[in-house]
Amino acid sequence: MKELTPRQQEILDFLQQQHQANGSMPSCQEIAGHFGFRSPNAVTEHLRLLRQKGVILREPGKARALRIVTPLQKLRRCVQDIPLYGSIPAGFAEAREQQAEGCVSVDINSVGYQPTRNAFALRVTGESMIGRHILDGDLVILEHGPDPRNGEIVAALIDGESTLKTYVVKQGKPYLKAENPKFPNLIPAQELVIQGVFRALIRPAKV
Amino acid sequence: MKELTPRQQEILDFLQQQHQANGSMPSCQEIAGHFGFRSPNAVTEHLRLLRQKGVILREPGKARALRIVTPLQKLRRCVQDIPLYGSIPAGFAEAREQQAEGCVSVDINSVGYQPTRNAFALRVTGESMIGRHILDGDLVILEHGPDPRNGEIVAALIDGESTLKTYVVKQGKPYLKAENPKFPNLIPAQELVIQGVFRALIRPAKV
DNA sequence: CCAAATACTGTATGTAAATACAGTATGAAA
DNA sequence: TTTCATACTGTATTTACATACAGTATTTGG
Repeated sequence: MKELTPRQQEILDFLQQQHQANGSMPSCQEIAGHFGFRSPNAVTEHLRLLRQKGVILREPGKARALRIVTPLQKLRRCVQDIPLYGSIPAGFAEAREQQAEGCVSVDINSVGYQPTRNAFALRVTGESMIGRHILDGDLVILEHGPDPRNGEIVAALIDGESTLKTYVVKQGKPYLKAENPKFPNLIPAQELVIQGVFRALIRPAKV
Repeated sequence: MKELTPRQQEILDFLQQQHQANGSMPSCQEIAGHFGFRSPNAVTEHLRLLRQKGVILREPGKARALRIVTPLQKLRRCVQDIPLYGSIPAGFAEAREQQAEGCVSVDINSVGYQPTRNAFALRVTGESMIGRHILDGDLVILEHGPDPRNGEIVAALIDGESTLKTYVVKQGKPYLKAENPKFPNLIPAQELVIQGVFRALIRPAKV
């Protein structure tokens, strides 16, 4: 790939910024308007050169049909948005999307699996799962729905709060186990609502 | 927000999938083509209803100028692409973007800080940092450039491989310490290249 | 049972947008 | 000095696209 001229870099930056802001690419006329060109041809020429240098893709004849190709975006997979809850008090279905506190956006490649529509994220408070290397402040991504297997980490509703525990089956009976000697152990899982099964974790930077 | 009909959900899903795949929204005709409509009017009608229900935004008259409005996307911040390397043998600047093995895409909200252009990701192999709760298979996000502070986790080039260690200063001298009793401890940091300072972590799902 | 909303067909139209053709000015390379 | 690529102006043309109008089944709610 050859180097871009300063002007070409300006055009490319504008394309990228507009796509971020509006979700779609600007038309040739809009680009011309932004840079004060009186002729749409100036844009056509620039886009031709950008295409020639391999930094954008075009579908000829189509409106707003250009894509920026960066080395990273070639590798980039689909980015999924997962709702982040503070806690999930009661039913799961109702809570979905309404009262999400935030949003965790990760590509399925990094996170190692394809989140379903039942995926959600929780922020961990406390050190109760330190034995499984989950720390205070971590974001955990969970799947709502599937039955947990022995030894998997689950989020359960305990005293109105979503709490992470290990799901263990002992003599045929399911229990929830905290992975920290300071915490109470082995709560019978029958009367508890399992909200989700642990899938992945994000540990944000310390501030 | 009112409920969407099944057909409307299909249309919305198609819009979302196409935008993910192509970076731009399909035109009315393309939507009609996909669903086998013989009239572009069917699409116009659907888009009108989707707009009315508040799930998409439109700019009238403009080609492909529709945006999906989900509660999650309102919360979503900027998604950043961070190059993923297997290891970084020598110079950092040269390696950038060329030989990236993959790409980690996270929003800066989830990851807790704003990655710079010098951010990169490594996949952890081995259990040498288990004392700091970093496991085999984890993705770590690092910043290249800043001087590490005492106790911070760094990636250093040891025997041609990037290895995670804790950076400790003992009696004015910097050392690198493995957080696992099985591993050799306290390597003098002078002759080693510090490639990056730990910022965040992603633990993918086990397969 | 009727009214209203959904889910379309079919044709037509205005315009937004890409493109084509003909030029001009400027700086770098040869 | 010529040549070539960049960086544009100006006008014209074609087509991709959104939209408007007229009409028909099917479903849903009161």
